[in-house]
Amino acid sequence: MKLITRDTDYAVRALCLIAQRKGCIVSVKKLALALQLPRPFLRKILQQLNKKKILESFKGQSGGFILAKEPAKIFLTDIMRIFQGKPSLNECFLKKIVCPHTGSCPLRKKIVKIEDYVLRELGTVSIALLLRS
Amino acid sequence: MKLITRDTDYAVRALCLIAQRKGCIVSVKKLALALQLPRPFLRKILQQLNKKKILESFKGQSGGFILAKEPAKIFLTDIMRIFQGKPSLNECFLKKIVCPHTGSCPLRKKIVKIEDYVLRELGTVSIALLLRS
DNA sequence: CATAATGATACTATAATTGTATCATTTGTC
DNA sequence: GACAAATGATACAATTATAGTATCATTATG
Ligand code: FES
Ligand code: FES
Repeated sequence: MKLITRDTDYAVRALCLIAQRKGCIVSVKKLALALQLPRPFLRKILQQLNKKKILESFKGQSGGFILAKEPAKIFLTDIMRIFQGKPSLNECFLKKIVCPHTGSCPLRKKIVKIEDYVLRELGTVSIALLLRS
Repeated sequence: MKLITRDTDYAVRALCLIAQRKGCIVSVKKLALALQLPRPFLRKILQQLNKKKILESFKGQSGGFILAKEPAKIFLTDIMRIFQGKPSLNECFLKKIVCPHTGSCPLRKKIVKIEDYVLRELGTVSIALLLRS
């Protein structure tokens, strides 16, 4: 029952560091060193964040990444969506045979309710919030 | 972000069927047939449920399983715990380097809060409840 | 032009999940 | 008592997801 994968984890940690160097371009090399993470893996992650417009990238010598948004506008759910797909907890697991009443099922309602709650709560956690801790 | 694995899924579905045959001993063969699930896999699952005292088993010809508890006392969280370990969402993923303040961190508080909520909600879903749907 | 960075992408390794196979043991039936 | 049909226990195999590596092309800096 893992809510957050390592992709997301690394991404958040990197984003925090980048946010701390306000405006400075930070290279994967420095980040991997500072966070003690595998460099090629981290690189792949940052590239994905770039594609999704969370980071902005600069090529060439002394290139690297900066945030593409304010830290207060980057939320945990954004990152999770990128690396873990859409955060649906589960489809109804009785749908196949036993249960045909998708509309009125208490389990389904519970799952939906739980999902909403989790997303709402995680949606309040931003990079800026994490930095203030 | 999968909350429920297939183990749990199959287990719940089997438990629902067994519950419907109140008191009757049901064999894996019949269950696998009725639910259209792989028989050896389902068997392993039921054996685990037996070990955990959720099912009672009977050997020999015309053997099989019955519930060891009332359907109203078998909860989703019980099943999840068996197949998915203790349902902890995640440890603090900044703990290694950036963040040493495990006590006062908003992320940590959120995660704990979310975890509590999920468990509380799932803890209200019993086999009996599912049957009434 | 050399160097040091990212972009894109293919590949590999490891771990978790999902499922199978087998042999021993128990019990009802002929 | 022999046989069939069930579970107990356990080892093994296959599949999928996660985690991580490698490589080559491209771009910018000095
Ligand atoms: S169990 Fe099927 S809709 Fe709920
Ligand atoms: S980020 Fe570390 S305790 Fe919260």
